[in-house]
Amino acid sequence: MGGYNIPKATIHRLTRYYRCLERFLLNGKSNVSSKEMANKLNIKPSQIRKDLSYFGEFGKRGVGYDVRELMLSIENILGMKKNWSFCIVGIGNLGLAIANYPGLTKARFKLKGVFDNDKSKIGIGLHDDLVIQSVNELEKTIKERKISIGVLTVPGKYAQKLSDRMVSAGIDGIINFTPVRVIVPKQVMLEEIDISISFRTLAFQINLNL
Amino acid sequence: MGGYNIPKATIHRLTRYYRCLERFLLNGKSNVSSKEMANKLNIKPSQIRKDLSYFGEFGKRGVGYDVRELMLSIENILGMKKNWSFCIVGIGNLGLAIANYPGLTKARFKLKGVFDNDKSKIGIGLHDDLVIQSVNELEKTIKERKISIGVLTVPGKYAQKLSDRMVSAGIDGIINFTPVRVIVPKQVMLEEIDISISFRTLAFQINLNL
DNA sequence: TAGATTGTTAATCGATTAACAATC
DNA sequence: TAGATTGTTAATCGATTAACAATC
Repeated sequence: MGGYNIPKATIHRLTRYYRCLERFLLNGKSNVSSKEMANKLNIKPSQIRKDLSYFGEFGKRGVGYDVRELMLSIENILGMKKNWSFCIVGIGNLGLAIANYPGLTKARFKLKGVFDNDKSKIGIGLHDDLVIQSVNELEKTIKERKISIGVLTVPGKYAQKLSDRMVSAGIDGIINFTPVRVIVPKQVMLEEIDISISFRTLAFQINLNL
Repeated sequence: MGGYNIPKATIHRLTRYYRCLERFLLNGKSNVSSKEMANKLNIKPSQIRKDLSYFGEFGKRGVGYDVRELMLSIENILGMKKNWSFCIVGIGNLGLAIANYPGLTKARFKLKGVFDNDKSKIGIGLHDDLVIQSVNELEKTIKERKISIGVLTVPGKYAQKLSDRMVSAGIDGIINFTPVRVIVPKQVMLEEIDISISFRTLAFQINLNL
C-alpha cells in the first residue's frame, strides 16, 4: 500500500534536482554538495537533504554526493527508467497537444491509445501506430494494451463518467485537465491540472498590484 | 503594492466557492451557510470563513450568506468581471490548444496576439480577428494592444529570452508552460504549469503503490 | 428570547529551515 | 587529525481546523 506520506512538493523538487545534476554532469562535475545544488536552485541545502532523507542515505559525510549515483537513485525513486503507457480520452486541441508533447516520450511515457466520440475523428491515424478509436472501445483497449495512465481532455460534463469507466477498466492513475473535479477510489492516483485557474490566479495577483 | 500575503490555495478555493454558489443559485437557493457549502465541497466550514475573512465580512451571523451577494463579492475579489487581454508566444500544439480553450473567453480572457518564429506560420489567420505574427513584433504589439498577460508555449531554451522581452514591453504577468523555470522581476506575476511534472508525480505515486 | 451561524482567536498540523552530532 | 558535509533532530513558519464570543 506504500504511503510514506511524502509531500508532493518533495517529488516536484526531486525532478528539479535531477535536471540540476544533469547540468553538473555536463560540466564535468562528478561530485556535488547539497550547498552547491541549493545555490543553483535558489533553495536551502537542508531542504535538499531532507527531501532525500525520505528515501534513504545517498551521500558521504564530509564529501557530498556522487553526481552519477544520485541521478541513478532519483531515477529509481521516481520510476524514471520504467516505461509508462498512457491513453488520451478526448482528442480536441488539448488532447492533441499532449499527444505531441515532446517531453513525454523522452520521459518514457508512451501513448498507447486515443479516444473520442466524434465520428468524424474516429479512424484517423495518429503518430505512426495509432488510430483514434471510439470511446466504446475504451475499457477493452485499456485492458489489452495494459494502459496504466489515463488523460482526461473531454468537456467537463463527461469527465466523471469517463473517469469511472477508466477506473473500472483497471487504470492506475488519471490526469484530469477538465475544470470539473472527479472522484476516484483511493487506490487510483489522481492529478488535476486546471488551466483556467492559473489565468484566474494571475489575474487576481495583477488586480491586487494595481 | 497590495500583498496581503494571501495563500494561493485560498484563491484557488475562491473559484471553487464561486462555482458552488452558481449551482446553489440554479437550484433556487438564495441563502447559504458555510456548512452547506463545505458539505458540497468536502472541506471544513471554517476553511471557507477563514478564506473569506482575508477580504472582509460577507455574511450575517445566525443567517449565512446571500448567494447572489457573495458571488458578486467573489467576482470583485478575483477581478472576474474585468476584461483581461493576453497573448500566446509559440503557436505549436499547446499554444493552439490554449488559443481555443473554451473556458477562457467565458472568463473574459481575450486573446489579443499570437506569435511564432516559424515563417510558414506567420500570416496565418486565427479566430476571426487575429493573424500569427513574427516574434519580432512582440514588444510593439504588447504595447499597442495593451496586453497584460503573456503565455509562453515555446521550446524551453527560448523561454527566458522571450520572458525578458515581454517584461521589457511592460507585461503584467506570465504563464509559463515550458519545463524551464524563468526569472522575472517581482512586480511581474508568474504562474508555472509543467505538464510533464504531473505525469512524473503520478508515475511516482503509482510506483509507490505497487 | 433561544437557536443558528458568523468572524476571529487559539490550537493543531505539516512543511521548511536551522542547528548539530556523526563521520568521511 | 582538522575541515567539510552529511543525515537527523529541533525550531520555526505558515496554513488548516477547532473553539467560541459576538450577533443576527
